[in-house]
Amino acid sequence: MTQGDEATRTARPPLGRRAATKARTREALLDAARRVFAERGYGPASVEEIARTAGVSVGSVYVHFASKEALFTALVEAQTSADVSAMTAVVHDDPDETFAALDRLVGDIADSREEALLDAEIWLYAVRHPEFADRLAEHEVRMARFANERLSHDWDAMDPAVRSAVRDDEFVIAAAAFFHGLIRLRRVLGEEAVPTDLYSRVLKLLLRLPDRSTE
Amino acid sequence: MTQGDEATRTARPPLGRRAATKARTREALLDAARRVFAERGYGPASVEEIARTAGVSVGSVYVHFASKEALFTALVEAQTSADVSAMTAVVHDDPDETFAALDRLVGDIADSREEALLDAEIWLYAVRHPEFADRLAEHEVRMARFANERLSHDWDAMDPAVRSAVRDDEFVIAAAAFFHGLIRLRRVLGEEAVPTDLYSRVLKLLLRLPDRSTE
DNA sequence: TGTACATCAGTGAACGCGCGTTCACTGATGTAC
DNA sequence: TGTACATCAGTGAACGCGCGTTCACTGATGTAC
Repeated sequence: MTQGDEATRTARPPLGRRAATKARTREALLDAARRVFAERGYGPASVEEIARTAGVSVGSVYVHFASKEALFTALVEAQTSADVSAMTAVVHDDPDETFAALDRLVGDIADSREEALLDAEIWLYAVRHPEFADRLAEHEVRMARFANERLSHDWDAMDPAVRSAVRDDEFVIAAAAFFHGLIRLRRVLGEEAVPTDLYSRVLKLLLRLPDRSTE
Repeated sequence: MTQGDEATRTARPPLGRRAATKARTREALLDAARRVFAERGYGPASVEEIARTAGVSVGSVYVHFASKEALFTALVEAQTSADVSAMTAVVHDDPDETFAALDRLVGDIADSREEALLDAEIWLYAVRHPEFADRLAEHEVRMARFANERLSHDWDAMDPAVRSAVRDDEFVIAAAAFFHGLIRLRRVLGEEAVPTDLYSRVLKLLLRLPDRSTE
């Protein structure tokens, strides 16, 4: 509608009204699926509720996705690429800024019901569907490798006591595990008991880096 | 049957055959519920499958539990008291033995589909049912407090660099988070990528304790 | 010990209900001339 | 630009199915005398 009808009178239309509204509906469905799958869980989530939330009819869901399961896996696809974006956005030149951004990420995910629930729902689905687990594993490995590349710069200069206890790739695993675990605990115990900056404080302590965040 | 019928002819029977078989059926149902809820998830798990797995009829489930939900919460009750037992069994006088036992616990839970899945399922249920979340929070706090009591002995003698970065109760939270996170990652990435002794190695590194486990 | 009655754990068919999926249909958009 | 036809995103009633729960019933166990 507002996408400049006049300017597109040349050649073939940039998308066509039909394709554009179709794409919009697809996004609305994925958005609704994110909310409903998170709130209800994969099994109890109903296609009818997803359609209603998206403002379309049930039949429309099946125009875009072959089945409820295909909708879920498409959502996971979208979610994992959003994870990658969030990850790359965290990295700064200044390590202190990176740590602060990581703390914020812990808080953002833990404090968003939707994100935290969907995270767990995806993990459960993967463990229950081995063919799907490989895709999640690949994603985790890709994230870990990305973090590892950022780390390797400084790893050689790291305190020998640290390097003799854990390898750099093991450190990345540990950091990822701590990340997920903190989110999990924060949702149960609350904001006061599990402060988000505990993440960077523990990592810095582990790496024997000075904590300059409170100065 | 083999519980000594002759010996119990005095006074009132120690349980009575009826009460004894009833208790046995209840246990069988909880056991079946553990398996089915873990494998399917709370929503998709069917009462019919739980009854079949336990070797009884559907109607029998409702003799013991008011509803599917009541069966689930009774299972969680049983599971959390099992957690407490596992926790207390981990503690040894020798810290190295305690660390080794913790590593084994990480491996046991992560490598048992049932335990790992049920763990996540309980967390999800708690986040989705706030009135239930309080009970899980209490349980986590109790576990943390127990760990904290064990730790406080040595905390005063801890490296000042450690004590200035995290309080003892925060350390317990971090250790618990790392525990849950490692289990989660190990199920996705596999045994080789996430060795169980990474848990104790990181904790020792964090506490600046010497690693004597490989000597 | 033996008999008559009471209790109650366990049964399974039946119920009402909500689910995922299908499909004949509609009408706005796209295309050909 | 205008008209006739084709396409296809979106609709919603209808389907078959499996679910949680109920309830009249059974028979072994418990109790009273």
